[in-house]
Amino acid sequence: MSSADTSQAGGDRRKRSDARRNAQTLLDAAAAVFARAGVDAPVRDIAAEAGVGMGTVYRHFPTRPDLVVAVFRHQVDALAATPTGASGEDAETPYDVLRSWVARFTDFLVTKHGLAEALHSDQAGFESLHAEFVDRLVPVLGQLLQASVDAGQIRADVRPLDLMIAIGNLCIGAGTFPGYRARHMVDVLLAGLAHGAPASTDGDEPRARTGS
Amino acid sequence: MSSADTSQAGGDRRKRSDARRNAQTLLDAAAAVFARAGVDAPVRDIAAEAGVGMGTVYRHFPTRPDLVVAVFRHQVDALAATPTGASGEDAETPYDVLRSWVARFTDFLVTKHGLAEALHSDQAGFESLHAEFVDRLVPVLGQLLQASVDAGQIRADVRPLDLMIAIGNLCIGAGTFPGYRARHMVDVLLAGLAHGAPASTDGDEPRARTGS
Amino acid sequence: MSSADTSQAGGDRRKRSDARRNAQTLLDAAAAVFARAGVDAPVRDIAAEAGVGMGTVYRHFPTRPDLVVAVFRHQVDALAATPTGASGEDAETPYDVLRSWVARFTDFLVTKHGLAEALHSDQAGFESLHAEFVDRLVPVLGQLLQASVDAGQIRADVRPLDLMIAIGNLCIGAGTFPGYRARHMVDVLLAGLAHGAPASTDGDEPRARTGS
Amino acid sequence: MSSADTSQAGGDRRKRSDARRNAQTLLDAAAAVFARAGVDAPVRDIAAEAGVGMGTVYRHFPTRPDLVVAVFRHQVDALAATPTGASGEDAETPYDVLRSWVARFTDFLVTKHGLAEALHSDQAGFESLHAEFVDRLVPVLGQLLQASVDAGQIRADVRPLDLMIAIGNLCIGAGTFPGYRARHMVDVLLAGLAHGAPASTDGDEPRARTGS
DNA sequence: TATGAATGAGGTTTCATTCAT
DNA sequence: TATGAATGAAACCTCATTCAT
Repeated sequence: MSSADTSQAGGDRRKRSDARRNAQTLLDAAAAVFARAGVDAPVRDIAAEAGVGMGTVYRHFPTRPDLVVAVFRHQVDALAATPTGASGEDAETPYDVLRSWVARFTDFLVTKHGLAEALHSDQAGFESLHAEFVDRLVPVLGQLLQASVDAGQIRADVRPLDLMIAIGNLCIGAGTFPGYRARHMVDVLLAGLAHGAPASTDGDEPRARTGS
Repeated sequence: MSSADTSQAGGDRRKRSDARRNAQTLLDAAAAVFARAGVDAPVRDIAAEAGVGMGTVYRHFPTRPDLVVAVFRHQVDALAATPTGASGEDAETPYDVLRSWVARFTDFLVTKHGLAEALHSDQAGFESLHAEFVDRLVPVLGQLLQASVDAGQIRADVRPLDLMIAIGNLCIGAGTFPGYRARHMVDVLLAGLAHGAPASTDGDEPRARTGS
Repeated sequence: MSSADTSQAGGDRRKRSDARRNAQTLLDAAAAVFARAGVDAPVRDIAAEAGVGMGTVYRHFPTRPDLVVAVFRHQVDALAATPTGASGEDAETPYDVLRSWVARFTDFLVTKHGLAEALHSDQAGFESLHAEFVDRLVPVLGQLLQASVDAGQIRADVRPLDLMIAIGNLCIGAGTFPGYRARHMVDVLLAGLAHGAPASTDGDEPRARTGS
Repeated sequence: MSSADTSQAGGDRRKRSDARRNAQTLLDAAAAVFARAGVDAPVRDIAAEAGVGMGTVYRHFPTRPDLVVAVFRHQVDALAATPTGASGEDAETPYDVLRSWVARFTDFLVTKHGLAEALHSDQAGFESLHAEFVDRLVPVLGQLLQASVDAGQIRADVRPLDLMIAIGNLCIGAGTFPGYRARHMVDVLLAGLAHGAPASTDGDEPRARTGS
């Protein structure tokens, strides 16, 4: 059947969409397996999860880093795509927006078990994964931070990269350690950000401060 | 027969010191290699680092978990040994003591690259490593936290285990990511702890407030 | 989707014959190596003998016992498949049939050097090899023995298991010890069986001849 | 103490006796371990069994074959030392003497589990063990056989080497296979020997033949 | 001389990756 | 194009053997 398709001009296009669907299937499968067994999981497992042969994995992602980066780029895209002040609610303070974005970032990391851990793999090719995160998300986070700083709602001595890594780190083990409450600790961290905010002169509620 | 006796008992005593030195060399080497290449580093590398044969590693630490646990127990011992309020300086508030202990914990983790990461290995046998940390350090941290809570210096909704894991996590990548300032983020986290202390109504210095 | 279906099912069928041939090659190679170097021969040697990589051995036979059992099961099948009184010559006495089967069993063991030895390996997994022989061949031998006993041609105090092991044992070293004539000794053993046959009075006393 | 001894002439002799006792201890230990775990048993186990260091094993038996041969030579000595017609009871026929010697041989092999198996090891150095058995025992067995043949009590077509190996083989697994009765099968083999004795002219009871 | 710690070769097994089908 | 069998490098671990004490 495949050969018949190939003989036609249109077959090519039909194949393409098939292949694309297949790539997506692979990304999902890889994400699932990475979450379950870490980024070093046997390729065979990923192929099995996707219900394809190992050769297919290699066809779509020639090297393992290619696959890994693809898996996470896919997910980073979703986060970076988010317009900074997305919701557009003007009642929100910059700090609120920051908190909201961080919450979504945290949810993301906590949900995709293994993702946070993966960011620290020193396997070959993971620099690119890293670059991905840094290049895409740090700017977003940078804007959010700056806005809050400008509003006098948070301290100014925390750099976007620091915060991004810190949040990522706090999410490690969220699904592994029974008692560990990653989200709660991220909250505490954000509270620490707010605390010591230059302008919290007259009151201590660091996260409130509506009037800029 | 007398000669036999001598050799049996004497041999025991004669060799011990050498063997012990060797075990220590191995622990150091393993710590270094774990830091450099993670806890899954080839045993061969550890042996090479220590300048001994692989067999020697196995003689001293029959299974890999044995070695790993030994490496970290050694280091945990040092931390747990610290008397809670050790320094005895009565000018310090509970929060000061907490900060000081956390700083030392942080220094420790940051210094021993790889240690923090190791705490998250899901390799067989690492449960014991975990238990080690939890069993030994969580109680210490628990006391420090409670004292600060009792002094009204920090919020009461953070559990010792949460904090320990969070600190450990924040230290991950300290030596790997060029720009990441782990110690700084731990500071922020502690600030977040202090912030929201029940009733720091009239001033923001979180560590003062004696009266509740 | 249709293409996916095809690849899934069709791939299965296309490769089978190759894989099967390979498995057979492995069995032969393993038999040869076991014969030459015993059942503990390095897997590497077996792979080399078969002209395949080591991984291939493990693909087909995940554990060593799997391979060993397969090698010998293959051979046992041939023996057990033999209909007891197969040849169907009705001129044969039960003892003749017994002798004939034993001769074939002996030939088999003697030919496949190392097989007899293998039956005594105490390596893990060889219980199954054992069971294989016992379960498959002892019943056959039991029938042959009983028939001869019933015909009064052999003594009744030898159990099938005894005989099977004894024959197997006598074949050990057949290919190793220059001067040892295993077949001859099996003959002597069978003569011993016949000897002392109660009272094959009227006929074909194989070699008993009670009344001189 | 040892150095003091060495300085004297007599010390040498005292040492010698110690060493000899030690060697004997080693032989016993090795025999026990070989029986328990086969001739490939770890040297360490033998040293442990003997209660000495591994170095001591190597001092007395520089190579493994040296030890193995020594262990069994020791035991072969006992068998070969037996005067052929030892007991000198004149009521016994040559066949009786043969049977009696074989029984002792069998007992020996059956008792020392692993010995029979060891004779078939193809490990380096075991040729010597073999030579040992062949050189020492085959002549003895040859005499016994010849006497029985001369007396017309057994067939003449079984060579001493054949018989020795056959008996040895029949003893394999005596301690391993639950149901296997090695002694019984040796009996059957001997019966086979007697049966068909060419010269059993006037009586067929092969073991009777009183008048030599 | 006896000890047992150290060595390191060698066997086992697992996967990443290639490639015939 | 997809498959999964085959490959072989690399890690593990176990002793036989050496040698400092």
